[in-house]
Amino acid sequence: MATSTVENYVKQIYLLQPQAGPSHLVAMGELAAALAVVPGTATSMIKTLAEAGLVDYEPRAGVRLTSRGEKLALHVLRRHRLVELFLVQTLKMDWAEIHDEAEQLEHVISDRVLERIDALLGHPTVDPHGDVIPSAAGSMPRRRLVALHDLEPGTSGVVGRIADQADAFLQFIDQQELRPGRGLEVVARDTLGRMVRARLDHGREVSLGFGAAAKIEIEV
Amino acid sequence: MATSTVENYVKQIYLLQPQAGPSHLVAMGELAAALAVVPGTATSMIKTLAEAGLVDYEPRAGVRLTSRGEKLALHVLRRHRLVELFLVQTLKMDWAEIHDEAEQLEHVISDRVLERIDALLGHPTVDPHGDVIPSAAGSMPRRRLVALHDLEPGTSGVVGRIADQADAFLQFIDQQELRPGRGLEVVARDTLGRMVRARLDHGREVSLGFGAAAKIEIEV
DNA sequence: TTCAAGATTTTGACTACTCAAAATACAAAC
DNA sequence: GTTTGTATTTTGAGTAGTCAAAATCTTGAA
Ligand SMILES: [Mn+2]
Ligand SMILES: [Mn+2]
Ligand SMILES: [Mn+2]
Ligand SMILES: [Mn+2]
Repeated sequence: MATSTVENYVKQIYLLQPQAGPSHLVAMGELAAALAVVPGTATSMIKTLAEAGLVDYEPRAGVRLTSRGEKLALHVLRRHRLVELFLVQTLKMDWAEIHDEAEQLEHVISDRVLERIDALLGHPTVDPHGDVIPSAAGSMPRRRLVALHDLEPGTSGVVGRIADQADAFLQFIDQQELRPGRGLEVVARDTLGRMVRARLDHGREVSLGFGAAAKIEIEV
Repeated sequence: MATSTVENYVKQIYLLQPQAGPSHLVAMGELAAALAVVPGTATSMIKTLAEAGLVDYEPRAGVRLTSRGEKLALHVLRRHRLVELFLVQTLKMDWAEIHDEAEQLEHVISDRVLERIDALLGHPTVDPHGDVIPSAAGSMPRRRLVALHDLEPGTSGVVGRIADQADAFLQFIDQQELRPGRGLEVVARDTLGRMVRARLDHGREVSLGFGAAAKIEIEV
């Protein structure tokens, strides 16, 4: 069985490899920084993962997941995201505090427990941040989302995903009532002033600079 | 923060030290067997725990928890038992499969999550096996339970705890509808034949040999 | 009192991470 | 075509657990 460390490494490589494009290599420095270890640690650990057939390692170039590695990464991601949703939905936890909890729980949730949680939540497809939950089979449907600052006035849609998941930004989104699922219509867009204004589905209006709006992805 | 290993050791020492009586020492061999490690491993690990102030170690005699060690043990036990109840109650899992799940989960449940689960379950006092759940403050009320085979005919009570928690026995208890909470009245007791007969609160009657009845503890 | 059996501890070795610091490779600038 | 800066790898060392097997108690019989 894969240790927590191994699971964290493959999950992180998966998250760092760009969504589109042909299988691109993840640089060791980038991986080490994301996992908060020194580069030498990442190098030695990656050799172990390559040995185990979870990654392809090209010295001085980077790593890429093998199909076995990607399968494991998606399984960990499924556990992580279902747990996050469970914590918010069932245990009514604050959405800023769930990530760290899920970071630990993702390694000890058995398949039996996982499928129970999935059933309890009604087989959800996205987590509280709007990230897609991989299916038990390991497939992950791609969604068409557009950044809020790219929407023309008059366009309406639903908040689909919050791209910046730092505590402070999540707290801000909560304040502004812009959590995934919220419907909205863009009422103004000022490219020179670099800001957008949107009317939410319960009437309230919010103004955001392009910097913030870029991190809010909309399902049109 | 204590590692899973440390938590398992202190919890196991707690469970092995006899409920009543003055602080008795737990033998290394007994501890090693319960934790499924070789005796030498237990010895070296216990030295580490003694170093950390969690146990008092008397070479060639045994170990005893310090008050800090007991506090940690009770905290782990609270997590274990609340998780077990949660798995049965909320996730509708089979009570024979919950122990191993709880064995892992008990090490990664934060206090925040734990208190949420506690609230969701309505601040329960016993787990699915009838074991008392320590309070958040670390107190554990003692219950007065009598083994079923010691009850005189005519006595009635409620199943309080199943002392033998091996899978097979739990399955049997389930079959016989004798889970904790079930009311019953002893209708016959044969000391020579070494068996008892009880009428359950929904009418059904069951006969048990003293060997099995001894493992079913009743709240009179 | 002596001794053998059983329990316990010690020793030496191994796995899985991890870091600090030195060595090396690469690529871009001069 | 060097030089220099940055990323990466290597080396050496340490922590936490674990086992196999040898050494060492302790104790109850003989
Ligand atoms: Mn994790
Ligand atoms: Mn998420
Ligand atoms: Mn455990
Ligand atoms: Mn239990």
